[in-house]
Amino acid sequence: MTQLQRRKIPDAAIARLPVYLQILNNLAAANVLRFSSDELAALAGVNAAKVRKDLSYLGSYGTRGVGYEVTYLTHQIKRELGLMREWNVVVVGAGNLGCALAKFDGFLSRGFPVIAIVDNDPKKIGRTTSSLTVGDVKDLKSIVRDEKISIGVITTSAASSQAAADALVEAGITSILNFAPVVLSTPSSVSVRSVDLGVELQILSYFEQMRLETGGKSENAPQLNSAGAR
Amino acid sequence: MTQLQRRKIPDAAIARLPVYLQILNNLAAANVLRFSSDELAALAGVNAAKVRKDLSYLGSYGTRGVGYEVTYLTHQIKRELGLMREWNVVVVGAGNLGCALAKFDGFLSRGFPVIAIVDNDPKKIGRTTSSLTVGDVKDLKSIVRDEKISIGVITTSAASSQAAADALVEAGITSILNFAPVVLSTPSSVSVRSVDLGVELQILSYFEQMRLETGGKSENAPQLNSAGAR
DNA sequence: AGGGCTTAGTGCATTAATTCACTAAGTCAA
DNA sequence: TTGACTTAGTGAATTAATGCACTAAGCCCT
Repeated sequence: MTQLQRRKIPDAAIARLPVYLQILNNLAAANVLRFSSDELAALAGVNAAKVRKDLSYLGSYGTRGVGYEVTYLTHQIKRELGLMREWNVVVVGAGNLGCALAKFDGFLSRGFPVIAIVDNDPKKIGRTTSSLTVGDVKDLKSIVRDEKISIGVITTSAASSQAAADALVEAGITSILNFAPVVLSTPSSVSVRSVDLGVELQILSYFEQMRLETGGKSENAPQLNSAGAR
Repeated sequence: MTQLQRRKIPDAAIARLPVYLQILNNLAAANVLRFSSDELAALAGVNAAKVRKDLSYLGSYGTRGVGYEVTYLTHQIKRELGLMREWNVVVVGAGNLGCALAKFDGFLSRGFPVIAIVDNDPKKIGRTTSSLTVGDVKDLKSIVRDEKISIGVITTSAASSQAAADALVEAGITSILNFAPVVLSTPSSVSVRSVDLGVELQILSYFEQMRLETGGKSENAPQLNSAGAR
């Protein structure tokens, strides 16, 4: 393999790496030094061969007969995912969800500090929520530039979400996490991941319905989301 | 095909049906009566053949040369997903995210009213948030029974999430939406979907990193999450 | 030093998902 | 009524993902 080019990791594997990483953090906290693919597989709820294959995309970082080192592999996964640094985040939409996410510990603790929050509603602009003052979406461009923001999170209403996306793109953002139940249209150079909480419940509804109809005999497919961004 | 048995719809297709449904709602709101697979494909950002195949799993509800009827197909998708009725929801964990979700319009409007919210922290129990009083997680069983709750949403800390899941299962819940960054262990008869917001950002981070390394030349795979629940 | 044991890495078969490209079935205009 | 046109439905090819089962390496005990 030519050295320079980055390995092409399958989307499905990319989506699992953060899960492995989370588990490695827990192992480290429990002072575990080493683990085998079997152990990680059990903790992640997947097949051991899949763990080995996923990790092999990073390189050959295990030791046969022994396993993988927690700290070393943690480092490698973080490197691959681009987590050796922090990525600043701006939240667009200062409603319930937006404010909750701005305070949300799970962003900061994983290296994604929410640096700014903006809205287009004059009634919300200027309010303060957890040490952040709601800015004007019109100022997005300068905020993104001045605060070196890399990722935009859209928590507006469905109706405003496309405008929010347009504003983010215009401001130079190339990674968007969208919570509005809308398929955004953006240039192909921008990565978009959409989390539609309604969709999640509707999928559960399908299986619940199934269970009622079949009297609970239905088997459950494994839950796995693929990576990839549009 | 024997009539009684429910069609087996691929996970990937199940995950797309709610997206189509959302778009159909928008079309209906715009007084559109009919649409072709090409049109829906464009709106959903997918391939037209995929749309036709996905819809064909529901039955043969289109008309060749014409397309599909918005209201009729809406009905069929809702029937298939089990959305002809409401499913009551309980939120476990009355922190920022839990309270925001309890108020969140996107749940109620899609047929998933949040009927109760519980916590294990005495300081939070008894507080009121948007017409709901925080209950005690110890009372989960009776709450689930009395309020006919079908779905549990976990918004606790990572540390408490497994206990929350156990409590939900113990209370008879068979569908769980988990926001804690933990791989829950539950009986196989329970459907679990996990939404880890940190993971979503970490996936974006990967592509952002990639873009930096390759000078923006990287192509983007389409974002698609499969259904399925564990 | 050697043999048995453990476990990573991987080629290959299998399964799932996607997409192509064709066929069937309808509309509409003349 | 016929022929041109549109579009759903689907068999089959392709691509992606998974998981088995084997091989290669390293450790440890005697």
